[in-house]
Amino acid sequence: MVKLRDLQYLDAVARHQHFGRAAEACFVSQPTLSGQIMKLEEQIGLVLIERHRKRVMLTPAGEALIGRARAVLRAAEDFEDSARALSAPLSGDFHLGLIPTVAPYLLPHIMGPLGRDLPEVNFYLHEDQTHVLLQQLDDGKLDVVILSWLDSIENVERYNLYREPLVLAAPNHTPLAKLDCAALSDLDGQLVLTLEDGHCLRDETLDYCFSAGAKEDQRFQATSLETLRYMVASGLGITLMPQLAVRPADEDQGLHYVPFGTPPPSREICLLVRPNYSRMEAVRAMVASIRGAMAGALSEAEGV
Amino acid sequence: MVKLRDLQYLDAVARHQHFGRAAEACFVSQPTLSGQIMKLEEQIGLVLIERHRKRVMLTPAGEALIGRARAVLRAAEDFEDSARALSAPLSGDFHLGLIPTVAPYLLPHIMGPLGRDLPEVNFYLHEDQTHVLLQQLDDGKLDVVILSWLDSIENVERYNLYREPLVLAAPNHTPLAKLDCAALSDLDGQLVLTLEDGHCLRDETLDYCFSAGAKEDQRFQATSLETLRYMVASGLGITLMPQLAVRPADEDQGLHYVPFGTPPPSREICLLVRPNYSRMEAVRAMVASIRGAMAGALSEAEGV
DNA sequence: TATTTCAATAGATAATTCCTATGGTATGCT
DNA sequence: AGCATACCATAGGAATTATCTATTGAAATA
Repeated sequence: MVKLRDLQYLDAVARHQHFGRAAEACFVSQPTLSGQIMKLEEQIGLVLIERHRKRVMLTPAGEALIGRARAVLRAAEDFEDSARALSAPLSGDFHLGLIPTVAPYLLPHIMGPLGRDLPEVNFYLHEDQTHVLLQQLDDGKLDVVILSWLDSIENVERYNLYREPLVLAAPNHTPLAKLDCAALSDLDGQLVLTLEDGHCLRDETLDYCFSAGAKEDQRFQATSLETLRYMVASGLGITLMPQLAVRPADEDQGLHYVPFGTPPPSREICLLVRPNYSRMEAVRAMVASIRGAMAGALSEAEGV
Repeated sequence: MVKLRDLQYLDAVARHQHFGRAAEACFVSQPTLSGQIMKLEEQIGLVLIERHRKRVMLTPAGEALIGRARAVLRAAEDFEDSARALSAPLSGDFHLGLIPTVAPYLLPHIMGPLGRDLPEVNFYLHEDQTHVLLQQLDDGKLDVVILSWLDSIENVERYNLYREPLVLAAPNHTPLAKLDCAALSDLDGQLVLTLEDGHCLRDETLDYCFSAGAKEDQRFQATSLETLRYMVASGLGITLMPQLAVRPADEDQGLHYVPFGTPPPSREICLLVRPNYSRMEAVRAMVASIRGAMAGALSEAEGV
């Protein structure tokens, strides 16, 4: 039977397209890796790697097998993760992915409680857009993802963390900024500024505003909520802000936030893991910790 | 990282609940297996096996991990199968499962062509009921399953082989046996004999006959189509026979077969494999071979 | 108490993996 | 051309690991 070691070597060569660097990545010498790869090729009776001077690459047979080789490695890691989770459920490394419109506003609230409730866990934070995070979750590069729920997401286990209202952000001098409480009809005819394509908040914002008869200003698209704030403050148009991103201090910068009447537009922020993920005990602890932290944080924010 | 060898040993111990027999099954000595298991336990920091005098069994941690260990082994086998399939697509061992109401009537038609079209393949034949076959397919014990399609089956790749009409089987002396061509209405009030519970043909037969107003004779249930034939021949009632099981010679035994008018009741015999099964080239060759064989066989049978 | 059963231990052997040093062959530069 | 470079393959020996046989030890059984 093939050895896991061999499959790791194969994976490394496929990844680096270079025997020397692959060997380095595996912490073995180049001849060792070369030899084992050759032995593997001999064992299964197939040449897996095309050796060229300038770079090595997989043969068609290699391409056909690399996915299955990685599946074996994934399964083995899964076994080891499970074992670790059993012997020390609330410890180890966690790679946590968050979308850009959540990360900077949520993390300050939860990193403290998470560090307190799961002191033996090391959190590695990754920020990217929804589709990238979901891919990485599926690939096993991420353990946990926090994002705004979309009905199109499938094949994940979902834990709702909190429902976050969206708030109207308008330039100070406009009539909208004078409202105590905004309604859908107030948006009719307004020019909406949003994030660039790929952000789920963009879609959520446009969905709501279009339904009110607002139009998008397609000349400007922000790359982050922070730049979007400046664009609104400079009087170019309005936008919707997630509750947690509301900063009362922006008032001085020419930006006013107006909550919507009930029911406000909102998004469901949730935590996702792969089905059958091996470290559910730690995940449940994370969910509990975050929910606890956010129960306080959101009601405070609403009070402002 | 854990070694596949260790996981094989663990699997063997879990399976045999006995170190000595597990070692034998792995073709190693008992101390070797004991030692490796202990090393594995030490490596992952968990006791996996409860050593009792009378029998050994898994600890809760072992129970939690054995499934993932087997998943790793399955993935590794999958890799090796794929490799074999690439180097010699149409060779190797195939474990083929068939339901009892198909196997004895289909195999005579297809074993010849299969042996001719895939001369390098060794076929191992397994006969069992649908739910057992599907479980074994999923477990990797079977490579290919041939059965009568049910809409409730999922998570498989399906290839229709042929649609097999069901034929009315009635005792010679009854008025039904005089018909050239049966209709649904002819079954009204008849007493139907069927196979015992668990056979899909039982459900298909009862579905059709009940819709015609027939009733089941629950006093007798046959364990095979052959015993069912005798029960009908002895005049206890009628039944539906798959076309391929029809034997004109039974006429002498007091059994008459009457085809139904169009559209006749029928079942779809299909071949199933796991999604992403590694040896699809051989499977496609099998499907082509069987379809070729059955195209002839069924039209002949209908002519009778 | 004697016997049986079965996993663990000890010590030796075999197999394997790995390392360093070196070789061979394209590629690229002058 | 000719030299230098990059890089994978080969060789031979060292270290690690898996495995074996023989034996021990501890519980269950008679």
